[in-house]
Amino acid sequence: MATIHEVAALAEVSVATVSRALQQPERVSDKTRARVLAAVKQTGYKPNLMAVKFRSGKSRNLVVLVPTVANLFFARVISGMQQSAHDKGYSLLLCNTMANEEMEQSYARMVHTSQADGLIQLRAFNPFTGLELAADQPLPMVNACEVLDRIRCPTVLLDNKAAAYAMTEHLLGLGHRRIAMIKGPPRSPLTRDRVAGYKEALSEAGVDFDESLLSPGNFSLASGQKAAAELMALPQPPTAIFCENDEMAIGALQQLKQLGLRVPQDVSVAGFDDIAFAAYSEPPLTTIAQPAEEFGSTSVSLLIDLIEGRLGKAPKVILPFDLIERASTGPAPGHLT
Amino acid sequence: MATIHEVAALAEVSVATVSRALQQPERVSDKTRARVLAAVKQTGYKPNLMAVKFRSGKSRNLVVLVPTVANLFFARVISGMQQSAHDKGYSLLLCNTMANEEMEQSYARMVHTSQADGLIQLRAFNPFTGLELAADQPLPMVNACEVLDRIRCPTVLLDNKAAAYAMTEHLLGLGHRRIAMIKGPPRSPLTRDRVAGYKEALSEAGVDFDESLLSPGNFSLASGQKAAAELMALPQPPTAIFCENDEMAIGALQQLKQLGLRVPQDVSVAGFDDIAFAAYSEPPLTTIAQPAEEFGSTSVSLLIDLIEGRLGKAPKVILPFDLIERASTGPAPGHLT
DNA sequence: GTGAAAGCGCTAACAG
DNA sequence: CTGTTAGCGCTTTCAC
Repeated sequence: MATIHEVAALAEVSVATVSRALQQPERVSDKTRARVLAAVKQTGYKPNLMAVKFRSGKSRNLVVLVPTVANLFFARVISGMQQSAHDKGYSLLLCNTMANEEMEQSYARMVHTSQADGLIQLRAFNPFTGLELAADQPLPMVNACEVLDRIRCPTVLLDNKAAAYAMTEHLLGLGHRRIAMIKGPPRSPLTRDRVAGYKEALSEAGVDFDESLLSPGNFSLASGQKAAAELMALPQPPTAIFCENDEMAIGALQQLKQLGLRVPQDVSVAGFDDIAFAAYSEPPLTTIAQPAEEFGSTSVSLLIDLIEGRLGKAPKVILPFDLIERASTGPAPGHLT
Repeated sequence: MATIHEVAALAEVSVATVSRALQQPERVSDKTRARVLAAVKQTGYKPNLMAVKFRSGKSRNLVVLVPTVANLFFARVISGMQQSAHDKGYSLLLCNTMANEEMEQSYARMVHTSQADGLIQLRAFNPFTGLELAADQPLPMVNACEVLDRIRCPTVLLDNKAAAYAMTEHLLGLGHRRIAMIKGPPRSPLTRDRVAGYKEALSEAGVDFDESLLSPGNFSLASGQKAAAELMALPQPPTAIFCENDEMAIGALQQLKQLGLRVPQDVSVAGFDDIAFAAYSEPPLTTIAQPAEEFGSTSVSLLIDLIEGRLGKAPKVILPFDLIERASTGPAPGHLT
């Protein structure tokens, strides 16, 4: 691999001139520049960006901590990140954490060892926990999608409470009174906010909240199926099931089919995220659409602004949602519309 | 950020000793090591890995070119890569290429600018095309999943021909004679191999090949739906549809439902990949399971072996498939089993 | 407009 | 066992 020295030797100039000819062409005479460029071409010189990064102290790498890439919502988020990062000259170091804290911490360490300039965390956990550091200065981190509550770092999130409120209201409007919710993991702020929106809508409609209609899930198809089975085995089963993501809703749909129940005639089902499969389930799923790619691009933008010192105090960006009505929700049994 | 010099000063030793105490502890006296470690702790010293990488000439980064992360099969492949790379001390630089050649070339350049040691390409395109280089020496690249034909680099693939043959045979065994295939993009070696397996099975069963039963798709849900509509509009529609991935199969299922056709009583449908949704479609999908994570881990292993010079001539690893029978395929109409 | 030289943080000879 | 020194490839003063 040719170095700048070989180019300099061939062009009969100093290495400084080669560097300048490449970085600030206007600061070099036309003639010299031409000679340098010719030498670059002849030697096939490619600057060693590792050396550049080392010297500049900027890696232009961003670590991305994603709970699981095998989730279509996150996949879209990553897609948005990648696009935005590439446009801005940054690369993404991807870590599929499987919600493993050690793994997250291991990757967070890359920021402290100068391998990355910052980090985006898509989960409600501070990966810098335990890595003793200057607690005074802001961490080069952006939290998105599923966010930590009390951390002073830029955040990109949905108004989950409002979204859950909207969906619950939609179901109430169809005459449903026993509305179950298949939740995400306990202690997740995301779940907490959505449950809050659900309860608020219920309460405003004068419907009593029933703890037994709150079923735990883990965002997988299987967990949705299992939760649906348990809900329908209740003495007073729900007439509508609101799931915290589309995967669980699709799992629930299959369970209902197995139980011989029709959707939406017997039970309505709603999801969250609007993944591609939501429009292709049987029946197509009513869900909350999230601007997934925008989550990605916004968090990358914020992180780069933060790194490059263009950010004042940690902003909190709220992205819009959209309730998509499809065929999986309908009037409650016996309800006249 | 503390440097090795500050640690050396505090411990009252040379920087070389600090480096040794950290890298080869046995080559330093217990007493000195203890002093160094104490100084490391006190200063909060973290080695600048950018400097290390620069000096060693090894980035320990691998570029991954994936056509789209928003595809559950690829997501699983990436997951396998990540795990394997992390275990071996490498990081993944992810690029969601959207099959954009310029994007792929732009990332491939990272290998030549010392930002990455090698590259894994999941598509049948050589990203080093056009980047003039020492054509004699092997490229630090591994090709997996959808692979290039005549390139002398390590390859990980499925025996696509055999898999398609197996599925076609399965359908033939159920009495189907008009078996359609929803393909991937034209000119894809992957599609070519699968079509070959399909044709061979047909031919061995004495069934004439009908060009009109070969419908083009692009691996998306929508393309499967569209292709199914076209196939069923044929003068002699198929009684079975074999799709090149599960997404297209699920799209086809929806179209058949809309046409009022029952699966599998009227039409059988088969997929490929065995993504999580395949078991949750209505009806659950018969498909070919691929060891996706293994594709990822194997390609990372091969690439690292190649980079570290442990690989002889470019191996070709064939991974096994498994035909999963579910409810979407059944006896051809009028066929006695 | 160009060159000489210093230095980013680290490791690896080579001495001692 | 430890210190001195050189240098990885590049950019950036500071002179000229």
